Amino acid sequence: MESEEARPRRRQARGERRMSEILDAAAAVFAEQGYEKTTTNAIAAAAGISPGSLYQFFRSKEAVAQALADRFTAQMRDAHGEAFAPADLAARDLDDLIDRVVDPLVAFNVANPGFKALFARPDMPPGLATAAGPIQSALLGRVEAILTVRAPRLSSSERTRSARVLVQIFQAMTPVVVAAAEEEREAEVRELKKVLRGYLAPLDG
Amino acid sequence: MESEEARPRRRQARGERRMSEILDAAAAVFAEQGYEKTTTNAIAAAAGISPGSLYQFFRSKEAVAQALADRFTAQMRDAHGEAFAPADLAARDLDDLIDRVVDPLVAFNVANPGFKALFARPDMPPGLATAAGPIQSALLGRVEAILTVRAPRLSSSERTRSARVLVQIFQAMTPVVVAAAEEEREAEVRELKKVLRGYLAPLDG
Amino acid sequence: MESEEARPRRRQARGERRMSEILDAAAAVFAEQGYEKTTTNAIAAAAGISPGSLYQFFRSKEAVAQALADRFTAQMRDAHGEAFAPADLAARDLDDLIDRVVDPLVAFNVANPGFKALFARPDMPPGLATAAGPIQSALLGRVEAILTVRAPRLSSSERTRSARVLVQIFQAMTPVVVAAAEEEREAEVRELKKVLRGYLAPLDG
Amino acid sequence: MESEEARPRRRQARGERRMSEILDAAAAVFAEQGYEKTTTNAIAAAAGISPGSLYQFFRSKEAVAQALADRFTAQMRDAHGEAFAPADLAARDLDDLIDRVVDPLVAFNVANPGFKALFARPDMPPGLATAAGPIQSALLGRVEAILTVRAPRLSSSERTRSARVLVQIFQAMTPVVVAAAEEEREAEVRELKKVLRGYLAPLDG
DNA sequence: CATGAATGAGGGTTCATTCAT
DNA sequence: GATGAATGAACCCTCATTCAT
Repeated sequence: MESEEARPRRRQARGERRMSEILDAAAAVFAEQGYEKTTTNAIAAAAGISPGSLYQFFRSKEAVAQALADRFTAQMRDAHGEAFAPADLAARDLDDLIDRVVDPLVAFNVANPGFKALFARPDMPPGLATAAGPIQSALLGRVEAILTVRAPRLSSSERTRSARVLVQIFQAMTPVVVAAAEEEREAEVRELKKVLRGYLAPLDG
Repeated sequence: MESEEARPRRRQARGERRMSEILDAAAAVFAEQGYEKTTTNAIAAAAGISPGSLYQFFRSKEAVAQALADRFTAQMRDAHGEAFAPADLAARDLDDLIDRVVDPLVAFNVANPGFKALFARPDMPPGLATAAGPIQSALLGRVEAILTVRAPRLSSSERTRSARVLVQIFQAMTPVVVAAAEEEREAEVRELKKVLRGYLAPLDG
Repeated sequence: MESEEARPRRRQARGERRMSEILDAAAAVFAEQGYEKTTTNAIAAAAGISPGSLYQFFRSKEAVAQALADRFTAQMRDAHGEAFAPADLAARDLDDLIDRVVDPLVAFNVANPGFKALFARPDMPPGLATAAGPIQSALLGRVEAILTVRAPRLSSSERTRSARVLVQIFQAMTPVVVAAAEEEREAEVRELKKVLRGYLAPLDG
Repeated sequence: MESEEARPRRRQARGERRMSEILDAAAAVFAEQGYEKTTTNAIAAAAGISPGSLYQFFRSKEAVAQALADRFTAQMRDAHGEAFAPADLAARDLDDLIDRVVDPLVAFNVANPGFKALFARPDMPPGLATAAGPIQSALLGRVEAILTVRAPRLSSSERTRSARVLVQIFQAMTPVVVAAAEEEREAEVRELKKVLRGYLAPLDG
């Protein structure tokens, strides 16, 4: 009786594990080669499966990238969903606030080097640029929320622009942080935070 | 009699013009499609020549990109070689200094949208990352020179790192400036300068 | 005790039912897609089984088509085996004779649209042309038998040829009859019979 | 001076010859293997060119078949465009009329065995069924024109149906004629004409 | 030198068939 | 027996590069 439920579930579980393995492989290959140069055969080989098997899980190369994007999005949301508790926003010291926002994001990017490697690339199919959208807009929204509290004098459009600038800085400097040797990383993060603080300080208060 | 000397010269001249035309076409196509998706046939077609002719001027697709990179480097040097006249460095007001460095660079990037479009792409063959090297290191060197005068307290390694951070900020924000609508561009440049000043001010003096 | 005999038999019976279901599904898919475009997965799906199970009953895709052909042959034999009772041949009016031959064949084809759909296709593997052979030669034999009685003046080779022509006409026009809307079908059958009569009449008697 | 015109023309000429060679090869391979089983590599090999070259002339496999269809259409039109001179229709003896219509069509089909082989196949992409359309409808139109004169008592819809039946008979029997050994062919054609006459005679007059 | 047809390796994808569960 | 994931050869097509004209 339980087997009737368990069997499909085990199958599904195995399938999901395989999908996850494929995405791991894809993340690595995409990160190393870029979207265009990555071949589906290379992904399959990296995942230890045959070319045909890849297509039992993903409709196309683009679908692999899409799924990878979705997984990154979900993982990132999980990683620091509560970091922006609104209560804290007003009271905290600026440096502390920056730490609270930046540190988990940096940690995520360090843990997932494929992330930037995939989305920083403008050679992606147009559909996938959109895939990165949710990630960005979530981040943008949070930064805007912070600015609303910390820099109330900004007009709405100034706030939007400033948020965009902050996110841009972060995204520009992240690859360097990720690529840095273990012992250099903290220093790089410090610089990133300096830049952010330098831009934020005049607006704060 | 003179023709024996003039002909080769004219040929060379015509050849150089052709090469330049090809690079113009290549810049446009690379900018629009990215390195990998750009086909040599597309470049040839955009240049109004046959695929075969392209290979009379360039050994390979990569060589076209390489030459384009070299031309950008040269153009950029020409564009603002004297901007950093060392005499000025100490005396000038920080904002003024930033203007003097940033404005020509922005102007160049706006005038050559293919530039960033080409080098911002991590899908380039490894050899070409190096191609962008000269440009970067020239810029880095100048920024370091500025820091040497304006932030004499920095250690050598701090100076190097700070210069890198400044260049990174600039490169990250340039695409947005270039892509911005005409009437938005100045506002974007202002933000860029704010970021640079925010990071530089604490070091200055 | 009886189970030791009954089980295998039930198994066999179930197996035959499964095979029949698979052939039903195959007939439908072949009819709709043609032999080449039909995938074994599609047949399996249409039969409500897994791809692997299909191969427990049939050695290959071609074997499925082969078995389908065999079943069609048998079904057709069953359908009108007695239609050509030799006693009738001489006495009957020509129109009546044609009705007796054509009507059951048309009925069979209407009831089994996959039949023509499968064998009318020259994209079948060469081995399968032979599969249709028994059907054809049975039909040919009967038509020849009719001609032997009704057109005794024909030489043996003329008789063979004429029989072939008649079968050919029938096979050419059947798809149209099958494809015709319900209310048009009778009119199409009338035309078919006109053609057959027009060819037969001069030979008759 | 003339070279400026001649060069492109010679190029075009060579290109057209190549296209024609490819279509010849395609006709042979399609005829032997059917549309689906025919590989573009096989066509290229049969034409003595590389796979890539095929695609310099045709966008896709389907485009090859399309072009082949178009060429057949044109050739057939050329082959017997004047056969139906309306003046003759009323006066001629029925056998003579049939000869005039059938003979050139048979000759064309014998000369182009790929023709039927390609269009008789229902495994063609839907778009190409249409490609055969012009051929069929031209033929249908002509037969209808004949019937209008020779069988004036038929209603419009009867005329259409009869024309269709006649064309169907012709198309069904042509493959046999084409496939027949040289010395058997005339006998096969005779049978074909007998069938047509047997159907037409009752309508005629 | 210019041309553009020719090349052919390789890419994404499909599908008949097999095999571990 | 049944399942469905796994396989891998083969397909259609692309494109950087070469070569005859």
